[in-house]
Amino acid sequence: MKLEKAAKQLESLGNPVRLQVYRALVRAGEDGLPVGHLQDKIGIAASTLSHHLRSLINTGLISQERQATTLICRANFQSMDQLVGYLVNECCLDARCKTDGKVA
Amino acid sequence: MKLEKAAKQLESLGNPVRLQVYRALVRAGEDGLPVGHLQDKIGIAASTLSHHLRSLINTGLISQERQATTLICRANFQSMDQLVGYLVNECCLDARCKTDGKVA
DNA sequence: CTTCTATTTCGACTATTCTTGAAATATATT
DNA sequence: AATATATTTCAAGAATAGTCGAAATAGAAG
Repeated sequence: MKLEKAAKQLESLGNPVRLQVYRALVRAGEDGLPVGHLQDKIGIAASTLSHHLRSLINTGLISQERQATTLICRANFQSMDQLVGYLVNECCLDARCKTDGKVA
Repeated sequence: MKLEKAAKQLESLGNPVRLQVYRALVRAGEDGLPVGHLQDKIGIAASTLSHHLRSLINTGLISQERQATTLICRANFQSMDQLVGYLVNECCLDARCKTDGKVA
């Protein structure tokens, strides 16, 4: 993963609203959650949420699928894997990073 | 780790300059690097670098120690561990999220 | 084809971040 | 004390992000 891409994804996760959204989606697993459900949960204007969702979509961290009038959001687990991989491998490569094991 | 703190650290890492700085410091290991060396490496105004360093310091990702007129910067490996831990545990990295009701 | 629900886009505003040169501070050396 | 080096703080402008309500769009159902 390139540094620029990692930075964009980190920036995207680095907002409390978006991190909350992302966490809810990761925890929801493969089923995902409808936008409306996220809005109820977080309690912000629909347009604001939509704006944050676009940020997460643009960086590839989540995706949306339409089911009738409802948009289902899902975390993209692969991109999270790659991001954590970047932090652990690319950044901790030469150092004694005690995060157990996962060096690819 | 609280969500707010994780978000602040992610935001701090989510800027290309700061991620570059952080990566350089992690790779430099326990010895760290002087501010001036980082400036040469990255090529921005000293005041700009100082501003970014403060962000990384404020979020606990790096620290500084004075050696005569020089300030040595070091990555705080423990805080990186905690942050990756948050992403992995709290947000459930390895998919197959065990949705054990702790959603909030 | 009208209406209903769900969500996005638009427009406008405020707040925050990024950037830099100049001035200030800290420490060492003469 | 005067000078030199390393770095920060200050001040100010430009750029970007966050917020919201209103209007627009997409699809389903009457």
